[in-house]
Amino acid sequence: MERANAFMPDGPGASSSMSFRTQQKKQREKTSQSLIEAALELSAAQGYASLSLRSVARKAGIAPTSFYRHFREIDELGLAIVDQASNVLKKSLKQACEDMEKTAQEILAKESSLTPAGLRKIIEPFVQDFLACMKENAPLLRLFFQERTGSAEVLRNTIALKMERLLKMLADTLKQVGRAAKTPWDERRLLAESVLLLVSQGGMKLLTDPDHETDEIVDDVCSAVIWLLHGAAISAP
Amino acid sequence: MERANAFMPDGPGASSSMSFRTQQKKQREKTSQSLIEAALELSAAQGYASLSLRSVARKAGIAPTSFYRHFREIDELGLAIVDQASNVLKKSLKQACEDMEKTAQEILAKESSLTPAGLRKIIEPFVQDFLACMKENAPLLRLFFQERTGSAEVLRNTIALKMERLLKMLADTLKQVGRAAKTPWDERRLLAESVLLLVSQGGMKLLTDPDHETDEIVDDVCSAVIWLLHGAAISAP
DNA sequence: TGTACATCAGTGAACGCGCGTTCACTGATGTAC
DNA sequence: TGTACATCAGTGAACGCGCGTTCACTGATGTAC
Repeated sequence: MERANAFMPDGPGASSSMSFRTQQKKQREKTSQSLIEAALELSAAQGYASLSLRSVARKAGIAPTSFYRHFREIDELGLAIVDQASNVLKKSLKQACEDMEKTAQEILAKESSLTPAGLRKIIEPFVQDFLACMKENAPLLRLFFQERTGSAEVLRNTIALKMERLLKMLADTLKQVGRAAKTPWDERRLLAESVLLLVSQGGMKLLTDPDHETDEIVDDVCSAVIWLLHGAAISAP
Repeated sequence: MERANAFMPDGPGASSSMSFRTQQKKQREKTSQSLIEAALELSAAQGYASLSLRSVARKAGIAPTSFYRHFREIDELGLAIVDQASNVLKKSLKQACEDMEKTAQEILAKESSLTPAGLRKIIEPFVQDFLACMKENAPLLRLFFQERTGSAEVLRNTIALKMERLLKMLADTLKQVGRAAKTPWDERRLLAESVLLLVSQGGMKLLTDPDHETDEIVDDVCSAVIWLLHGAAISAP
């Protein structure tokens, strides 16, 4: 391992176009990110709980002691990962929700209510997008959903908080889909929670089991979510 | 820590009523079980992944080297725990399934089909029994459901296998509940998987979050499961 | 009856290793005077 | 212009610790001759 020289400009002119402090800040961020990526690689293989400061630093190519320039301890790195994961999820879910609302309005303009077939037109893209997002960000989201019930309390709490925000977004969208509009808030929330549980579980199966076809999982999750939404719509008071 | 003397009879006459080999076997099993219990205590607090052979042996009151008289390595102990967990689950689920089938037949003798209210009469005891079982065997079942997607591959595979057996049982019962009888096997299986996911997630919430009321969780899980079954029954071909 | 050997759960000493953390250091740069 | 000091990401040596594993051992009992 050659000694890192963080302050050599990347190319000619780099140092002249940026103040040293700016360059230094950028380098710091770059190293932080490489620590995060190292942690993700390792936790994908051995699990978050068996991460060690030294193994992460080693994989990131810095000295163990340098770790402290970026994070106070391993769990602070964990929190940074959870943060990134929730941002990715939030962005993806927001887009999916907007799409769902648009499709729902289009269908409801033509028909008076949503048939299961109509529901499928709304739900299938949602499930596909969600699973695609999980596949694209596999280690990130695997950690997020895995540690939701993991042993590190700090992570658990933060993940619960982030999930709550996502849940609210999804619940607001479900208001517009099917007859859920009539249901009280608590019920919409529960519905959103169940939906999120089903799709995230499908995603985890996708990331963990290599012998399952993606299309198969999409179909299964779609079916289950549609059953749920349909059943809830009909049971509404 | 006093030195263990495993071969002293527990009380007067114990040695005379049992052959030495039998006594030795019993003692061996007792120590194995105390290793299991130690592992459960520790993993409830710090998670399975951070168990160590030495910490488990220490908690069980034996020398680290004695661990090898019972298990080849930590994961073999993990497998023993998974085995116990799946036995407990199987027993509880079997009873719950029988109860559900009985109730379903009683209702169907009076009415031609299952209303949501009828479904609730069937499902609520099931959910209550399942959650009660999780509460009674908290560390055991928490480990089981947690490590279902954990980082130890051996455990993951074994848990998946055990779950498959439970799933089949539940799927066979769902055949008798609602119109699921008409649905093909794959769909019944998916339904069972979703139901199990919902109740086990409810159970995990019960064991992890101390600020949730049991009744509240029972209600929520019941609602979600009923939506799902109702929706599936109606969507059946 | 004794004697030699087998079985088997449990033991303590010892090993080498990776861990988290501390410490005083480097060296490139900025800044105040 | 020089000089003294500040900032800050990264460093290597060193620490004490818990870990998994090996080894030869114990001591109660069974068994074959």
